[in-house]
Amino acid sequence: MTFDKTASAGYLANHMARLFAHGLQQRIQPLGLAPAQFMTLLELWDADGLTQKQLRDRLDVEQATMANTLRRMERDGLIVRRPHPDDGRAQQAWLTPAARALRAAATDAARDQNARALADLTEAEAAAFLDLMRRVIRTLRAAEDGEPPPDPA
Amino acid sequence: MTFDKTASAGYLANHMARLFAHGLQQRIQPLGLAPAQFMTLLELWDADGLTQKQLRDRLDVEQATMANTLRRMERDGLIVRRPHPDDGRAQQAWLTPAARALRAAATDAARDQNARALADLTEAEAAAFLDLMRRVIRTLRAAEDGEPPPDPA
DNA sequence: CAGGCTTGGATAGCGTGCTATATTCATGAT
DNA sequence: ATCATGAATATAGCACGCTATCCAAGCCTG
Repeated sequence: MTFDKTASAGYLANHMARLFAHGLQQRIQPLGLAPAQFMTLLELWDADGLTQKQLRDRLDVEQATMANTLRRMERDGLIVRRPHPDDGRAQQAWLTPAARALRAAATDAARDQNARALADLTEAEAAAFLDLMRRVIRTLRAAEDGEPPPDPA
Repeated sequence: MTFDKTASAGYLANHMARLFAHGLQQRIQPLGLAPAQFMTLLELWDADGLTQKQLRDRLDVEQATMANTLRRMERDGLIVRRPHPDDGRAQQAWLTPAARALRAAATDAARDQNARALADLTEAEAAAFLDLMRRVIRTLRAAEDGEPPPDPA
């Protein structure tokens, strides 16, 4: 019945992610960016003109979340959305020059944040850490589309 | 300038935490609990009658976040708040019988979620993973109260 | 004791995640 | 051609994190 939160992977993951997000937010706020906008820009910097569907597949967020993030990015002048030439339902998101100009500064900020977070780990530990996170993510994703959570009866 | 998100600790931490939270939410929703409420209950199950300040120190969230979570918990009949006997500014949060009754089912759900997430890791890997997360958290917390984020000039 | 600083808490406002629902367009079968 | 189904997006409503502000109570110092 006792439950030690410092031995709970989920608790630690939540706490760690909050600290990462806070650090990143502090660094990219001067650029006029928010964390989810940065995450989305990472995709668009590599492949401009993606649809909402393509973005949410790449970022693994729900459709409504992606729609809201894109709306804020359009509001903030980071993207424009134009109708998809071949599909009247879809839109493509195109970067504005302002958004393209932020790439170097924003990725530097993120790299810096990552470096600080892992500063106390050796190279081998950091590599192992990334690998463990990727494996846990894969496991959790598989559990989501596979088995629905078991009835706790 | 290129930035591989699958090699970014912050990106992976965010993704992993979302998957953990989603899994937990699915499991405790039938109990009428939300993740932050569960996290708060973990403290109160151990030490009933804590103040908002004590809770936020233990959980490392901002004061406003804790205030809102407690308001929802009171609304949902999980706690009652009564004035602190020695300090007219403070209140103590006391568990209702309903909240006490949820302890076993909720901690089982969380343990189950953790077990699934780590199912593909060996015992040694899981232990190392928890340890790495604790170390990264410690580093990030130190960076927060220590140096403000450097000017990206 | 008065005035000012500190501390506990509440509230407003926003970003980001979610679920659930509605809308619109595409497509395939009759 | 029509009609049903499915796919892409939008919207409402909520939880939970944050910052910034405000209020009230404690406390300390002159």
